[in-house]
Amino acid sequence: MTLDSIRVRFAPSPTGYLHVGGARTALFNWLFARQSGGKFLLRIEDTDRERSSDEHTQVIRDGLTWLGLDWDEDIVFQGAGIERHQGLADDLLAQGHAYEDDGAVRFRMPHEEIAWEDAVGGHISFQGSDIQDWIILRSDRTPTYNFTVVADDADMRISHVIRGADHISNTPKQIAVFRALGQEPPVFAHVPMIHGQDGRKLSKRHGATAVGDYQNLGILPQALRNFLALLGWNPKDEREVFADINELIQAFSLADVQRKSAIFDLAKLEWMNGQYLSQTPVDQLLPLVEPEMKRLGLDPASVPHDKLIKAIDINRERARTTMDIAERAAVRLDASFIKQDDEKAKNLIAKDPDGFYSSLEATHQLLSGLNHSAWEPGRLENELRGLAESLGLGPGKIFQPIRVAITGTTVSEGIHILLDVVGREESLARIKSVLDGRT
RNA sequence: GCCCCCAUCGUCUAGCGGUAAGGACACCACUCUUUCAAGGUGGUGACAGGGGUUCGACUCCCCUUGGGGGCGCCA
Repeated sequence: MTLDSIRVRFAPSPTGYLHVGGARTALFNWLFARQSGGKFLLRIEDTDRERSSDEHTQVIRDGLTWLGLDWDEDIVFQGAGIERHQGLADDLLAQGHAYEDDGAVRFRMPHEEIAWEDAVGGHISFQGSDIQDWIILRSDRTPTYNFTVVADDADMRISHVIRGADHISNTPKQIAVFRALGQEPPVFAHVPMIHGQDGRKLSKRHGATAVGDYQNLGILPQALRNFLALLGWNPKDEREVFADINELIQAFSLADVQRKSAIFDLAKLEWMNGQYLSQTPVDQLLPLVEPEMKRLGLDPASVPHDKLIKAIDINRERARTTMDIAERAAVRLDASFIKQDDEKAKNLIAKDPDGFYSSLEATHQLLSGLNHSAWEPGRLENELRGLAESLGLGPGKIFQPIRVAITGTTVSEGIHILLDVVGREESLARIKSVLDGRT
């Protein structure tokens, strides 16, 4: 087979969302095609009219596009081939490969061994006699899935069928049809399934299972793509983060795809997303964070642009999702986004209320004495250090109350940076408000 | 019930007859620091069980157990 005759396809049914398992299957197909210089085709399995719709198809296209998986040639809609499918079924009927049964057309399974060399799973073998004759044309003349798949894969000259392992037991049926049709079956590659934390097939009850869910969570497409590639495949060296997609394309190999199903680990995805986040410059992050801020209820256009940029940049390295960044930025830009229920913050106060408030009081006095020109990170740091020293306190005793007063949490960037980002008036107002609110 | 696939740390994995069983996430400790996070360093942690084959098995074979998938006029 010449390289340019390599043709693979991703064939989802348009059920309303793009499952991450499907997305990974698409990714493996795409990587294989791009690496070999072959074609990656998209076919929509829309034969089940009641469950299909144009919007559902659009969701799949959007998901693939978001992930950067571009397809070649026109999208094939399976439903469009119904007459050809019927004709093929009639041929099989005429040749004795199928027979009529209650008005439907049933395929006659040959009673012989049906085996293939799976590009992932190795040698796999079934006995045809273990598989019942099955319907290829319903009594209303509509073709069934396992039959249309073969007809379309043959028609599209698919060379490699890369799909989920849940199709393994369909494969002997499909091989038998290829043979009855006088066609050479393609190479099959069955990639393992993705499971949820409970070890079961990843489904809606596991929470986020659609590509769009992760998009909403604030995951970057490059990160999801990288994570998915590593679920069931590895490059045989210690590489984990592939900053350049071409590196991934070159490294990919079907032979190195795992045969064991994998459990989807959200923590690792978030870690990987954090890796990408800290590598992404602010100007590229801005268009992703802005919509998240709007969803939180803060209009990014209502705050000074340089302040917005600073608030995002400061939190880029610490955050794991763009949602994280949006939340942290919002807190720095608008006091109404400060959360009042942070356990660690409440504990800090409760542990030593007098120390907390007196330190904050001293801080307020000091800071309100600084004018605008003095309000810059270096100066702030010096002043606050000096204060701690003169009070005979560890610096943490001074800084942590400020952090809590300004962000509502015990976690943030360096305190002088934080004060600078939030600004003089706002910082003082937040500290004052905490002092006034003492109960 | 029948058929098929699978089995290394909690999770993702490397290993392809002789290794102190390696890496990553998570976790813990230490460090850095101004707190937290991030970063850095280190640590806890695995070959499901039983038979073979072999001088020698995580690696090969068989059985058991466990897990998954499939057995529709669904896709």
